[in-house]
Amino acid sequence: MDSTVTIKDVAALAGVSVGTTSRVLSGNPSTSPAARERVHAAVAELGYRPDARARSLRSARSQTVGLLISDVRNPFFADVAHGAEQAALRSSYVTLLANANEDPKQQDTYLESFLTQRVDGIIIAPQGEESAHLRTLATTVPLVFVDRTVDGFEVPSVTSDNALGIDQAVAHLADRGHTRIGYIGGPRSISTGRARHDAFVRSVARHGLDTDPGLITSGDFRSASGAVAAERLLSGGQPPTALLAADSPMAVGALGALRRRGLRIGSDVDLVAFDDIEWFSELDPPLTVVSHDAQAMGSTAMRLLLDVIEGRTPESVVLPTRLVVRESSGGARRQA
Amino acid sequence: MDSTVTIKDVAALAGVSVGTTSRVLSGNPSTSPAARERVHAAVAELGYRPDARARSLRSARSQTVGLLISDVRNPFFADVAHGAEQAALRSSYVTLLANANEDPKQQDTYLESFLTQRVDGIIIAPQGEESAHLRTLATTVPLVFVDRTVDGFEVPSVTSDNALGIDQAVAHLADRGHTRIGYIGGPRSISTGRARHDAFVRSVARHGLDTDPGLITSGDFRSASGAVAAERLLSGGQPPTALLAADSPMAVGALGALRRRGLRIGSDVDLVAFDDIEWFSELDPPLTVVSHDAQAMGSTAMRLLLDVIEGRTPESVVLPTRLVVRESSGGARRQA
DNA sequence: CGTTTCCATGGAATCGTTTCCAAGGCGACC
DNA sequence: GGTCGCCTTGGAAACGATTCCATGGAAACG
Repeated sequence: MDSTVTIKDVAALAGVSVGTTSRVLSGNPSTSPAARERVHAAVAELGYRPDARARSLRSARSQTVGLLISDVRNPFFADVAHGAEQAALRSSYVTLLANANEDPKQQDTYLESFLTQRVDGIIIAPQGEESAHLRTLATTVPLVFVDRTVDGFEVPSVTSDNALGIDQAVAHLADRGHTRIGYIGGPRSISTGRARHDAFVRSVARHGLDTDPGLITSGDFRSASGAVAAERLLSGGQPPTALLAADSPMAVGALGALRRRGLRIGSDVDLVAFDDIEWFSELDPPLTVVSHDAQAMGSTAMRLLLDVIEGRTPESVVLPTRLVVRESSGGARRQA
Repeated sequence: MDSTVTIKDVAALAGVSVGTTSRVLSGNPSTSPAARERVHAAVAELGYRPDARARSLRSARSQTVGLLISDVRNPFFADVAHGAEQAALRSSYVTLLANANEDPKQQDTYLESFLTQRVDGIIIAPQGEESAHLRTLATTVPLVFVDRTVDGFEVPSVTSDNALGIDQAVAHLADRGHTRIGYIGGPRSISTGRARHDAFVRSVARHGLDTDPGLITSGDFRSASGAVAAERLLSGGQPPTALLAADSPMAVGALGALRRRGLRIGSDVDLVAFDDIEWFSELDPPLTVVSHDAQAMGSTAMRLLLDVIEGRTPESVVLPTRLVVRESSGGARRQA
């Protein structure tokens, strides 16, 4: 019932034309105080709510942005989404949140849907390598990458300083006397997977640690793959004395694998994760992490996107990382 | 560039009228094979994408539903959202996800925004008590409650069997010989907070356990409040030997509090949580939980909503819970 | 007092679709 | 062979807003 009230009904009740009503509602200065008053009274009485579809159809602005993330259930991306959404709200934009579910096909489905909804812009944490779809997208609508990038795109992005973060973790483990660090990386098809891997290789060499390629494994950024990778690293002839996981779900997987082997974390084996998650400090032992501010990443991405929408050409942003040492690499080491 | 292609351009290129083009695209059977072929060719050549706003403006169907949850960063709700979204996708609806952030004011902001977007329906995990806003909402647009309900609303809902779940947990702890169980509940302003509290009181009495009101505390469904509540329970003169938390973030908070007190979980004190979270089994010790299927809750809610949208009047659904015993209440108890 | 300027207003066009209506063409049936 | 009916089509109205354009009246200026 309520929702069938249109601007015509408001105009009729207020005794003015539709044009005048629209001007009053959009804050156009060419309106008399009398008209303003009567229109506002009519709006209140009828419970009128403008139709965003009609409005944006005519005005070519939908006040809507799309946010496409890899996996809502990954706490890191949930935080990113939260930050982006709050920033959008402050600029009175509505966020359409879509969940690619780490599946390039769903990613395309949602991008398609964003486009038919005529969003004013899109923030995306891209899946996999460059797709033709993404390519046409970039020329069609304002676009910003968040957390991940795709090579060859002139698109503003917000990322973490992966090289710094990995180096902080490696330096810390080297300080604790480790020479053989096992690395659990992400897929090479994702930019963060590549960046962190390359940083690890460089950092290990720089600190003069063991560069044995057998110390490097990779998973798919999900929990189960972390367990498999940890298992493989530890069952080698000369197992590492510390593990560095490239994201938090894989770190959790590795944690389980270590425990199942009966190893004590923080003394038998050190464990460090990239990504901080609220409850990591409640684990037993609390996990040492490379922390980066997911929420800030989201809000920054939204700021860049709004800049692009308004015609500016913002610079990409690289956010700093910070090492937070906890007990998983903070206790006394038990020497073999 | 791409996005300025309209149905007129397609019609012109295909050499047919706009009406015919529209009929072909919407699968109207009154079209000749020749017309179909030419229209589809033109669509492909121009990269045409229909404008969802114009379409829904005319057809009064937006193929869009709103999903308003309490907190995206709570893994339980992230799973609910995931389930709902996937179900919507299967019926080719788009989900607008909004995050009330456990704040009734933001809830209203988003509801307002859903309404101006003319969504076809809304799924909501309501905050706080009945608001006038919610009341008018229910008469305006198809509505479904998920996880939580509000008294006095004739609205279909999907909830967990809170009474069953709490009873499973209490029975399990009673079996293990506990007589004093500390309860960490949620706010009374939220239906799940009330239902679980009442179930706890009844269940404790039924099993002949200690009904000391000092054993009952409550938080706000967030982590920090769980720690505070656990602290208070344990610092009493006659502390409980087991703790039951009404949701997972509070359980995590309680876990931290127990550990800071130097208590061993599963032997000194048992801990059980309502809500299962993937990584609960990776904690040390793995947490005993009352498990309910958040994803099913989301997809069921979406099914109910689509039913309502299509004019049916579906029954509310109560999903079963299941006790999963792990080491936090599975080992040998250390008798005081 | 006449003319110009400005402000508020109403009416109409417009955005990109869907859908209704009228009509043309063609086969089929009597 | 004529009429009926079906199938397909084009044209136009409609959805609910914004915005352009023209107009009327009041204020200001000479």
